[in-house]
Amino acid sequence: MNELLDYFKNYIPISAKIEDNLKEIVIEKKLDKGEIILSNNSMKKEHIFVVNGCLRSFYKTEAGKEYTIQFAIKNWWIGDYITLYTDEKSVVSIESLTNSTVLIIDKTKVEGFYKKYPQFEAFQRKNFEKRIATLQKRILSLLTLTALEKYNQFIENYSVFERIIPNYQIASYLGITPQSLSRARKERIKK
Amino acid sequence: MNELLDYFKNYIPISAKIEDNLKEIVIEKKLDKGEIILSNNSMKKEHIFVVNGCLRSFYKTEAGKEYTIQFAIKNWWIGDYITLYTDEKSVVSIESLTNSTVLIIDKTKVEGFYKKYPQFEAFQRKNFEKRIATLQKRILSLLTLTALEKYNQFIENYSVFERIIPNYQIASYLGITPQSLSRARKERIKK
DNA sequence: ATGATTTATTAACATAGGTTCATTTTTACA
DNA sequence: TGTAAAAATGAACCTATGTTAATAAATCAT
Repeated sequence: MNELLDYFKNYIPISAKIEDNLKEIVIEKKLDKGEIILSNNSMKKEHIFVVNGCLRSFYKTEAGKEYTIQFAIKNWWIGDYITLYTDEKSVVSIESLTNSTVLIIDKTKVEGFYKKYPQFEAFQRKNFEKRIATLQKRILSLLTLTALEKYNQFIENYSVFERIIPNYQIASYLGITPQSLSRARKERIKK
Repeated sequence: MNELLDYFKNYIPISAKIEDNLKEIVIEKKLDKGEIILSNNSMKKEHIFVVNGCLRSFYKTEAGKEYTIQFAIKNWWIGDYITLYTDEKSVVSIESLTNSTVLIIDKTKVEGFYKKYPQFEAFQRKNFEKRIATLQKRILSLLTLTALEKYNQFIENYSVFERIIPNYQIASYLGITPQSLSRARKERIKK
């Protein structure tokens, strides 16, 4: 819980009242490695803040192929943004890649919070701007880059993840097979 | 200009004062078919509202290949969300696909507007939520779908565009070649 | 430490979609 | 309305990445 407060305090003043209010709407949860915290077909609308550990959101096709949408570590948010922000039911699952601790806040509670503390609207609007830019960049990468280029870019942008996340999961984020990632890694080493 | 007011009035009350203020910060511009309104390498940060006509934002590789990021018609917004929301310089251009009329608002003016009229923060926050869901869906499509599936989905989601936009531009949005789109279209007809 | 399980690599082959180039169809405009 | 330009299609060939299967390396649990 204090991790979330510290996180907010980096960006926005948190009064004692806000603090209390936050404590009322946040639920802490410990997750085991491999535990699914949100499964597809649910209508659960919640924001997840990572206190420690590492999680991923992913989409699984009928055929069983998995595509990672996002990874999240300490101080990151993760969620199913399609369920959260549309009326469509979830196609996404979220699992914990390690033992981890997360804070969960229900969407309606967050909305109440915006109403009560308008400064959070501005804060969130700015967050969303960054997220939109990030998503836009990923779309461009998916459109334009080869497997090798995608991997190089991933390493450059997300070096934090390189040691934590197994390569086959990175491959599933880049939209390539582990074998193809292996080829890319071999190419890289050459230089 | 009235188009923008009408657009806002669908979502949010617009007082005479807001109306006047909006008029001060908005610039109307007529564009010829083919005209570039924003070119890459610029640092111009502006939001574009389409009054009529059709525009597209796109990325052009060194090799000259073009990838369409977004199309926009009447009552849609378009912009370079990477330049707008990061400190990075633009890699994106925006061109008018038809003769068109647009309204341009500078980013700093928009930010002033949020400050002055906090109800726009909430409005924009909700817009951004929808945009995030849309971008997320596109990422999933790019990751998981074949050329044919992408085209089918495009037709389903954006039938408005089907008649307005030439196929080779649709291909550049889907990340495939016109030839490949042609193959997909042939497949479709079979059924 | 050691065997079991998971992850990564390698190789051989298959294929969707790219490339090149030619042809047809559509659109624009004089 | 006819002609030039732009867009769409088609065919032949090529290549990056997928697929399958085997092996090697790393990690985990007892």
